[in-house]
Amino acid sequence: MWAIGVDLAWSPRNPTAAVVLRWDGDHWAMEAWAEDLGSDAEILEFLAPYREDPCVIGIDAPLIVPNEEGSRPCDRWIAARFGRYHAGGYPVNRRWLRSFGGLRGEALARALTTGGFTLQPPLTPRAPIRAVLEVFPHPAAIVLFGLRRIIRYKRLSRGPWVRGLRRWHRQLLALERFNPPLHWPETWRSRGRGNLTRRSLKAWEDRLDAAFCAYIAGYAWFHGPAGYEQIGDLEHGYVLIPRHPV
DNA sequence: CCAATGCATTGTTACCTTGG
DNA sequence: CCAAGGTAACAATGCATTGG
Repeated sequence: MWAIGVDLAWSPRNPTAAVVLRWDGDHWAMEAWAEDLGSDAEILEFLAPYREDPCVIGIDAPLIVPNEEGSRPCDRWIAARFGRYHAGGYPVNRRWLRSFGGLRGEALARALTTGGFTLQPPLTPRAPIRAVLEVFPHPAAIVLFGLRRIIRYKRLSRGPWVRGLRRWHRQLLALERFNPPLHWPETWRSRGRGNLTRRSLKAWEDRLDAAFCAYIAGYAWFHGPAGYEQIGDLEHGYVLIPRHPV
């Protein structure tokens, strides 16, 4: 079983990151990653070795956007529930997304469903499914880590950015002790030091986000419906948020 | 109580600084 | 001097908080 996370850029001109986790019987292990994917074709090529196998893919991008303008119900619900943690999302609609050159999430999801994937979140724990899910890291972090407020680590000025990323990194390392555990490779454990250019900070951020998306997808697969909450539906758009199984 | 502000999201654009 | 890299401001929408 594979669990894959994709931190999808809105435009193919900006880099997309992806992380592949392998199920090793009692934990997830890092199999592969990329942080500079461009076009949809490039992303699908990176996924090619895995997407014929049982596989759950978590994508940080709107996959189902039926509304031409305004916002999706699930985005409003997310904002209502997680707004006080500052984890409200950015409301999306087709017109707005199109202005950036296309509905990428939808296109990617369609390519995958054409290849046999479903958008339906896992109904049974640890069943060998092939599913692609919309995930949203910030609310997921609030729930999984019990935060009172999101960790800000995106697009800040340099100092706060580095601090935020280090904190986010340290937080994610704790997944090692979660159920199921995520085993980090040694190269992922070292905290950013030395020549942290804007480019390398962005790459680090994208990598961490993709890894978290992969874990969220793998978490939903492992626990089944007890381990996630589906906000919204397949018709109007939904977001999958993990929850602690009771 | 209502209006204004702030914050969440990403990409583009204009402008500034730095390096070679 | 030009290229490249960095930064600030803007765009659209909704919720939470704050001020009057």
